[in-house]
Amino acid sequence: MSENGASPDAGEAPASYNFLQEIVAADVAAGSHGGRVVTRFPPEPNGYLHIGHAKSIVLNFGLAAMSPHGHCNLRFDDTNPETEETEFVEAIEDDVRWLGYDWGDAEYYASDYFERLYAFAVALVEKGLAYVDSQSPEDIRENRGDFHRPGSDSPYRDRSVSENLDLLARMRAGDFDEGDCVLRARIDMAHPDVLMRDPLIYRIRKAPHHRTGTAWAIYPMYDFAHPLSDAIEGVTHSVCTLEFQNNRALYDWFVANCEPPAEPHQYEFARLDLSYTVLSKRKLQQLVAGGHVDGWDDPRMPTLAGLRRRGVPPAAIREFCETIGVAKRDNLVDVALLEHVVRDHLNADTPRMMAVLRPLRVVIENWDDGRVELLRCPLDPDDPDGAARDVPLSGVLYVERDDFAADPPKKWFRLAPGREVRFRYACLFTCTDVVTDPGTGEVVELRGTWDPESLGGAAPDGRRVRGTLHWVSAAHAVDAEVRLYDRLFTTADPGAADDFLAHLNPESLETIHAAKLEPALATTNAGERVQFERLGYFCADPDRDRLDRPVFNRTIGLRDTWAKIATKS
RNA sequence: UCGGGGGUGGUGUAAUCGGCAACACACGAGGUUCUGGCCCUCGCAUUGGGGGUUCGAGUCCUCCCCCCCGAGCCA
Repeated sequence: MSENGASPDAGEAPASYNFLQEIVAADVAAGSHGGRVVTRFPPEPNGYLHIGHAKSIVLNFGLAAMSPHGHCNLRFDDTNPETEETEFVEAIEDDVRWLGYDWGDAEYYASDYFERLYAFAVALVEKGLAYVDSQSPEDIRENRGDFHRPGSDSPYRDRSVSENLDLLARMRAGDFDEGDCVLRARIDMAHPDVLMRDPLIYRIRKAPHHRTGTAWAIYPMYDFAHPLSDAIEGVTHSVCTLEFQNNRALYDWFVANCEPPAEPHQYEFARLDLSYTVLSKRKLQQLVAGGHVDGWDDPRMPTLAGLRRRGVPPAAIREFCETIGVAKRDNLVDVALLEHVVRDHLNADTPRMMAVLRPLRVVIENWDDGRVELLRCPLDPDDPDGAARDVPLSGVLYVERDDFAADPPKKWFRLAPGREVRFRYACLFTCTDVVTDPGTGEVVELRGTWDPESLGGAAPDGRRVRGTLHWVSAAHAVDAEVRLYDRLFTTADPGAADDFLAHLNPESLETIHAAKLEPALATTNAGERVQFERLGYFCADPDRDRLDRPVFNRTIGLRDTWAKIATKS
């Protein structure tokens, strides 16, 4: 990590700059702001961070890293005491750190600036640029006009400076009730941009604040607090999402008229939208509150906490954010891209082991009674002489039910009556008998013979065996719970639907209670990642302590070409 | 309808004085293989529409169309 705490992946030269990198590069080259770049990531502590926030984090820390002495601040935008909680600031800190970023000492809170912000407001009043409005909320709305009609001046718009000063002081002192009055900027009630029609600066809130407690009875509005907080921190490039474009004129107005110590500028980019999920804080909140998921860190959630528990490596999220780019047009990124990047990272450095999810018993009839072979199996098949673990092989195994077909389709390479397959790293086996339950007709056991010449898995005569199956020795198997996750929604853009909850995928979670693991998997710690060969990537869940048995979450399945072939025919 | 901002393949980005539309994902075809994984090869868009300038336009001009954001004492 560099001194400015930015960009853990710095090093690779980007093929091309995005439009914000262009701007920053030009500013650095021109020596603007003394060649310094200061950005900030400004979450409101009223919910958990999701992958859309990751895009912003990667962007902001990355831009700061373009200058040798650049820095990205973490600033909590906590100006609304009614929705913000300490629990969320802690979760946000954890998530940013986990993602791989270090903001150093630069952890700030808008609430730390309340006194200075108040002073800016007083100065505005003294300049005749702000006034206390005593209209009711309804009248304020009514008199704001609309897109076609200009607003009309408040009857209180021309109060004297001294009266405004007095009223503002009394607002702060708590002399008024919520809704009695507000402080407003005196701009232009006929402005074509409705946000400029005398916007609110302060409103009265009697709710306790998570940091300032009951010290304040008034709280600054975002449009006032944000640009001035940026200025106080010396932020040079204030990067936000597109919906704030409308607010930029106001941002500039406050910077120009409050004369803060620095002159930050706001730039907007398109927020991330991801297919088959929702990324709005409100909707995520609904999923949690409605019990549709198991909490903010449910592995199906697009939250950073959820992705972490799912087993997604932070480096994969960073790479995903770099890959999707930054632009100004609305977008809906295919979740398949995220899945690809995740697989790519996992494939590179995840050990391989074997587990059987839906066990089917296999008896090797010509196996010597009681014989157990300890097979040395590599953790990385591309490095057969590298790290390995011992896997016991005996005469009774479990294989995947899906790997047997009584009546195999075309191109079937797996088990079927009379077919020979390879048990990975173990031996060649031919199925000779199928035992079925006389009552249900269900296949309960396979019987057959192995080729003793093939111990280790190689064909003694070089004969071709197309199918290689994973397996677990029945006597040595460890029982485990395995959770298979799928997309949370069945439609690509659930957020656009009238009722997004109607598109929830009823099969987004399948719990397998009695999966069979090879012994080496018994002792994995929470957070450890492993590939179950031929199945996918899994991550040990902390629930193992509570359930007193291994619990694995499927991060993502392997690409399954056979499933496609099978679907087509 | 007023103000602000956008339209390049199925998806997301790129094309830095106007000079062969590039990369990744997805999809399709094939190869390789002790994971039907990984890997390799090949295929897949004339840039929202019409006019104009130019030897040459995704890039410039012009008219039109479509999409997003804005009327919280939320951020």
